[in-house]
Amino acid sequence: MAPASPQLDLKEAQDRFIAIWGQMAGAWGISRTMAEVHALLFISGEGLNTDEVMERLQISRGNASMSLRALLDWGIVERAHKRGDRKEYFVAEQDVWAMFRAIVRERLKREVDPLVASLYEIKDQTGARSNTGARGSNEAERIELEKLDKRLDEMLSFFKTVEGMGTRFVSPTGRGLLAAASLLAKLTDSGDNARDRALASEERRQ
Amino acid sequence: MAPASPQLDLKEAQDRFIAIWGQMAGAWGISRTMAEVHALLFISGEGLNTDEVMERLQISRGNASMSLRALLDWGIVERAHKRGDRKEYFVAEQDVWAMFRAIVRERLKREVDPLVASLYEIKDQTGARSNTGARGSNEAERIELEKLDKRLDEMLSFFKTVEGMGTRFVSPTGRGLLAAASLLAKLTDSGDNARDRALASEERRQ
DNA sequence: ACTATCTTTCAGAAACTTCTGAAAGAACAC
DNA sequence: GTGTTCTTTCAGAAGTTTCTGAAAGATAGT
Repeated sequence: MAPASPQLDLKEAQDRFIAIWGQMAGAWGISRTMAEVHALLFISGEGLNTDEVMERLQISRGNASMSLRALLDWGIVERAHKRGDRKEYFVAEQDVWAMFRAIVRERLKREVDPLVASLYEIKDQTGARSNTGARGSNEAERIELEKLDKRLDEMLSFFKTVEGMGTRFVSPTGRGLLAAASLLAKLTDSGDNARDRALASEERRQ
Repeated sequence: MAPASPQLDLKEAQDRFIAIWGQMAGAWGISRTMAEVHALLFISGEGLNTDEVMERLQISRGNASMSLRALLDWGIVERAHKRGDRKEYFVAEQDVWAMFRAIVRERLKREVDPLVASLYEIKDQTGARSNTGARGSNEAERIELEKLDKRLDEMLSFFKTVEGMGTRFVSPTGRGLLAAASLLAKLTDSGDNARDRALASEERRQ
């Protein structure tokens, strides 16, 4: 009578989810605990206060406080209040796509933007143009500098494309990403004129 | 006479690039040194051997060896040999888009695939169906289990879409990503019938 | 203004990751 | 088969990140 795959009760299932979400932390560029706190809020679907989070995940008050704050900064968790209760409650964004948009927005800001800025800076300070400046710029070095400049350009054009895509996906209207995803899926399917059909149906949805 | 933005010579410019690429390491889910080794190989554009890497980045032999191996595993660096030289040389993928495809491919495999598998597993073991099993499944718990099941479904559909997009981008033909990126840029531009023009020009390019 | 309740901060502790360098392991030449 | 050259491995050292818990800081009720 023992079932082939052991049945989990609610708490066990939630714990499993929290654990695997915690393992993904690295992928999102956040700490494990922060991901676990987010997972807990997401999967319970209701607002929890600091003590409930501490209790459920067995973490210290300081850790809970810092993790919750960081999640607020990322914009994927919001504060909430219950009347007649002075505690703060925290609620996770429930729409998975909205959550993903917030993450992309934040990572563009934190990672891609500074990178692009730095690449431009190097390009400026290298200047493959009429570079007959003070330093003994011999022929061999000039050629190498030009190659470097070319590589920087390729890199820049790549990241600017990424940033452009990202910004559109993340746009205030918010309809970009899901539509684009399914459109792309159809567009890149091989053969026939799937493209036309995909386009037409997308047009209609406007 | 001092220039407003100080000019960099080749080595200085490369070092700057290596440093900022190293800072991005976290974003790609690799260690700083590994990113620096990759940056060095990418920016010098030619094959370097272990000793050259050690010397240039001032790292130990063990570290160089391990980092190079990891880069090979990621598929963004290849082995090369020079005739009359027993040393191994390492060359970085020079096409930025190809490099990015390799990274996406690897991260899908390492992060998204296992996540999707785990989510399915939890769903299986929770089974919102005729769940009148051994455990005292009271009404309240059943309702909560159903909510959990719904959230898992949303998450799954999200990641399956991501994986679908990713797999297409990464496809053997390789033409997917750049085309899709520019197409999308046009498609999501506001107003008019940019969509038709984008589509037409993409069609032509086939 | 005092007290009770809740939140944030931060110095040091614990846990984890990355790096080193010496030793073992391959591959090749002779 | 021996010596030479290059590569990989791995135990412990160094460095980095994350966590704790107690103390300081807010906020609100009386």
